[in-house]
Amino acid sequence: MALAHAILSLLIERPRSGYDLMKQFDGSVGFFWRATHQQIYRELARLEAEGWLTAETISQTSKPDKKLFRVTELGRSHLVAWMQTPTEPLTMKDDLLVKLFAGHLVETPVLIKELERHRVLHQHRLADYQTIETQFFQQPEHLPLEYQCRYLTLRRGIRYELDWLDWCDEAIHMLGHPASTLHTSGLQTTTDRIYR
Amino acid sequence: MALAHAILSLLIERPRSGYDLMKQFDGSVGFFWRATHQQIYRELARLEAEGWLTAETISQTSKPDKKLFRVTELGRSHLVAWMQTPTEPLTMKDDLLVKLFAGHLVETPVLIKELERHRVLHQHRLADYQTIETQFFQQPEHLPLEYQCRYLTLRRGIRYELDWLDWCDEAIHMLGHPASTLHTSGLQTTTDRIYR
DNA sequence: TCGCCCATGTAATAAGTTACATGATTCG
DNA sequence: CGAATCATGTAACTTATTACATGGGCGA
Repeated sequence: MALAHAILSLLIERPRSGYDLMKQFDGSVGFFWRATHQQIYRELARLEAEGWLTAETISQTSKPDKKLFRVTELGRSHLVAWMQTPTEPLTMKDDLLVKLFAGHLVETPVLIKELERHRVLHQHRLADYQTIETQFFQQPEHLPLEYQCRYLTLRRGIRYELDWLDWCDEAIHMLGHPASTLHTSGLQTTTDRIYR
Repeated sequence: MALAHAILSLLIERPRSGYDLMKQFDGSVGFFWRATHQQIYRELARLEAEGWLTAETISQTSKPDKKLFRVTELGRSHLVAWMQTPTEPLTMKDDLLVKLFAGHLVETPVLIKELERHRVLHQHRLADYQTIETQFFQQPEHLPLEYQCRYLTLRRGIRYELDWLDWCDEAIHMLGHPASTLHTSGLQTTTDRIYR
């Protein structure tokens, strides 16, 4: 239940409403965790019921009421305990690679077009992250630990997008320059079955 | 339902049993899709019921019987149709980055130890993928399209692991060399609230 | 006035995880 | 003799997605 922990780590920073959390997941922490508002409200209700959070209703003029959530001592200790136990890297799932895997079933331009579309998406995300980097983290070595940690998560996002961009270029280039038919025979049998 | 499509693309290559599929997801295609055997058997039953697959029971001596699955024309056309529609990049989720985000709540060595553990995991995966690369793909430009596509998925895996390794090094280095307290004041207020 | 922002939820379905369950063969 | 491989599944539970639902304020 790592969504719970992602929520806790945002709420420990500052009390927020479900709506605030939603925007965070959709924005600045979106490169390492995502959640829809439905998930968030359900999880908040659960965490409150378990006593990991407390809620306070705030009346607002010219805006709907909102519920501000705070992490309790119990919630905090659960988060810290989780942080001290090892966890495994995520099992990744990527539609685009599934499509490529069976890529010979469609026309090559279809693949290239989709690769280019993804390239643009990654480019936009990268630009967003780099804006944050230059705005808030000019001298990351001189920041206190708390912000160095934040910076490192941002760095992960930046690297991730850069890496996708490079790979998209590599793929578009390879598919755009059809194979010469020189050496197709010998290798065909060696890769005839899938490698293990 | 992209698990269905991942299964279809493996079965189009060659008829396989649920057990075969399980090994593939656990091995060579594991860097872009994963599934447990329970998921696979359930999905196979569903796809068979929908007429996207046909099953043939194979009796074996000194081994349990197995069911070989083949993709039907209907299944193939569904896969191709899916491949021609755009899909979005995965919404990533990473425990390690959640831990880092709230990293100031635990002792720095706890973070470094976990980073080093992940570093080793990524290093092993990278080694596996690179073995495949040198064994099967010495001259990828000269392969027919089908194997170029496979190669590109492998390249994605290699890049991904390399990128993680580099980032782990960056993070371990930063956390291992505590901040000098020179410029902590001014920046603290600018990053006081989370960036958007 | 049309659509977006704020703000919260329920309900149904799909997908993924964990636990339980069996049983022969083969290799060290 | 014990562990791993081959081979298949069911059941219960947790997570995630999609659709449905409401309603005022505010700016173009």
